Amino acid sequence: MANGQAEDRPLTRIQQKNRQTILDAALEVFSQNGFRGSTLDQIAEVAGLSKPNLLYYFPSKDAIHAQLMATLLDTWLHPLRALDADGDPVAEIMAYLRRKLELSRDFPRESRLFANEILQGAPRMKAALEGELRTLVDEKAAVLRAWAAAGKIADLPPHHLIFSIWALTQHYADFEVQVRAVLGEDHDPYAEAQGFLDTLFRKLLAP
Amino acid sequence: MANGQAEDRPLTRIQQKNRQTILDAALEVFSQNGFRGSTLDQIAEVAGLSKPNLLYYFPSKDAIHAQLMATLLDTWLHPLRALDADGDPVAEIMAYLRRKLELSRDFPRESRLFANEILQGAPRMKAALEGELRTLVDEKAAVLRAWAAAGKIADLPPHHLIFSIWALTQHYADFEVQVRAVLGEDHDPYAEAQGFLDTLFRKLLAP
DNA sequence: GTCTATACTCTGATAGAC
DNA sequence: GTCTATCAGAGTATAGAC
Repeated sequence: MANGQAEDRPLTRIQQKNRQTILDAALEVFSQNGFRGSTLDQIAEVAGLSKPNLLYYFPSKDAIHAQLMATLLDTWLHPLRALDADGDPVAEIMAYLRRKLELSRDFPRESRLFANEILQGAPRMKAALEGELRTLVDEKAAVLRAWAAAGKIADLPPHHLIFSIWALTQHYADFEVQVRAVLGEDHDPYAEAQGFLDTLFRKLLAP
Repeated sequence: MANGQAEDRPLTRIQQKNRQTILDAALEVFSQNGFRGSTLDQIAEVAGLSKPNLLYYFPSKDAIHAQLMATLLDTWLHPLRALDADGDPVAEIMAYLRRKLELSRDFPRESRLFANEILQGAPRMKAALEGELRTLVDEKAAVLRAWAAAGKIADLPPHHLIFSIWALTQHYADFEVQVRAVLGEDHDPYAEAQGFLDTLFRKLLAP
């Protein structure tokens, strides 16, 4: 083994800090250029480290990206996991919508990293999409279906209802350049989106 | 000048056919990997031509991409241009929605090429977004605002209403891998989306 | 018009001094 | 732990034979 982190010894504080710096720089670069379009030189420059030093902390470009992917899916699914079958139907869905929009606003780079991966055919995440993601969505879709059957919300195809929340919230992060180009300077896209999407889903969900 | 197409002489039929073959292959490759992530080797292989032969028809990788971008924006804006201020408000918006969804279904590669460009910060299209696109959207937003003022449709922020149509329809092309992973084999995403989005916008637009 | 060969640059990764 | 130097391979583009 050429370096410390490949062994089981715990990382020193400086190692942890540098690994975090690298991952943050990699998030910046990968989220804008995709995996193939990004270079170690770019990541090294953003991180303020030399290229060989990057490869002291991670064995390869692939390993850096894999580490980002591993934490990404969890971050991404967390808001949906929190949807509570025992809560008030409309309130639960509206809360999920709000959490997703906040995720777009506060973590746009993560959103774009995810979008890049999916756009490119999800080569490093397909298994997780067909496994973990699908299982979770099916589970929550069943909850939505039960709420509709009980007359608590409108009767809509639950999977597409979930897709619509994803599409509408992630759009503001992934297409941010376009949104800002169209709206100009004097707008607060996320504040406006919150009001608009609130109205949209209240109308949509009304039985 | 090293080759014919840089001069003003009209292209021969074989030249036009080869240029089209190359552009189609480039669309396939660029839409999946982005500009930096794509290579001339990949495009040449998909096109069934040698790499130097590619560069006989186009002066550079950049030129191929630029040609695709030039036609893309027009294709992309066409459905919105067709929104008629003198037509029936709800019918016009629903027709626009349908045209956009058909565009996603029939031209998913174009949708992903566009998404890649925007995700990467629109380095080759920013001017067009702030110019041509913004002008068109502002014009149609005024139409929507007038319809709302006349009580023909619900009073909603027109720009965000347009964004929602973009987000919801393009999602099915750009995130197709995820949609299929979640839905599994026994679904027709676009057929279902058409019904769902139809319901969604009828509810939303009702005054 | 199309191909082979090749020039030159960029990129991921390693060696080895300090 | 971090750096300079460097290698091997991939990538864009060109030269020149046919």
